[in-house]
Amino acid sequence: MSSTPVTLAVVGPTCTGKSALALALARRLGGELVNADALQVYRGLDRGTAKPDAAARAAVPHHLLDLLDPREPFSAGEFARRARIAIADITTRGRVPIVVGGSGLYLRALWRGLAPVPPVPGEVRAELAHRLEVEGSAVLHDELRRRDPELAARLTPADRQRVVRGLEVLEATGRPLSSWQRETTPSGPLATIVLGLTLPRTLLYDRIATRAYAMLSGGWLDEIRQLLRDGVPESAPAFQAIGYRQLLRHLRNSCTLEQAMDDTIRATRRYAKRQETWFRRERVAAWFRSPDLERLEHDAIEFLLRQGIGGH
RNA sequence: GGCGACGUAGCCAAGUGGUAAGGCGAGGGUCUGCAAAACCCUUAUUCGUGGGUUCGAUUCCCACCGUCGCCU
Repeated sequence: MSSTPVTLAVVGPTCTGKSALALALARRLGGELVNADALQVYRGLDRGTAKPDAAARAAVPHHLLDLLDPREPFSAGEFARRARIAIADITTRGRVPIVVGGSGLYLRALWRGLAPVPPVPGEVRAELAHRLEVEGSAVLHDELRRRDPELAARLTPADRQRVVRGLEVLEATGRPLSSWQRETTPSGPLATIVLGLTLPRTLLYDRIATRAYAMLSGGWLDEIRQLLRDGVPESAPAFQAIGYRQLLRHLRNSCTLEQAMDDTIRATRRYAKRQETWFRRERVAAWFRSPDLERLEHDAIEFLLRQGIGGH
């Protein structure tokens, strides 16, 4: 075994087999998994998020799953905070932390840190949400151009989410976000070996479609009905998850099931493509592309041995 | 066989005698606390084919091919 504690990470687009590989590696190396998926942190969202099942969770400890009620908001910063704690804890116990997930910003927040902006009060956010609605993002962008020209220059007026965030920070802290960003410090030199998973685009798209229907026959709709019955409003943060949004429309009778599934599959493909773009520039130690778990595991282990990890 | 309509990008589709909207899909990219989010860019040297008229045709005319509909 290597003497310095390492952290592993398995990243890549959705539906490439990250969870399965991470589980296999954890068993092999005495590791524990740390979820880095923005939606798997929600309780009750299982089917559609491809959350590891009971068997997997019994076999290996999984951290950062089922943290929140679907109504609660979550964020990259909150994720990074919790992930750091989980990783430290796992390392302390002499085990190997394996971060698994495809939420790029979360991973970046964990590794490179975020601007140390204090939390923006709810009233400020509500105020700006309202202004966005009545004034439109172009007007807000104009204001941002005056108050934080550096940030405004990087954003399109149409990019309401970021324009609003820029103004929120200004309102809440009196300082431009671009200025806060200069104070970003990496969250500590955790030696992380990042394994990237990917698949040929056409194969990936096939798998996405197949999985979507498997989720459906696995009781996806019932799960959503249950959430609604539990009082989760359609506007809940968790319900912006791909598939949930579309299926909710169907349950509301706004479209056929087939239409909802088509939309879901298309949205997932787009998501996978965006992830591909994101991870392409993330410093990944090695890429593995195989639809076969055995093969992935074999290749990954071999690679890690060459890195001096997990050898005997 | 006759009559009529239509034939524009991978798909749907608008259009004008002066040199091709838009949507979908696809591809590429951006990303500092909603990220499974929010955005940006690209995607027909060419309008079924061949002629003709015209300074100029995708647009008008003729023929042919194809599709659809109606009739026989």
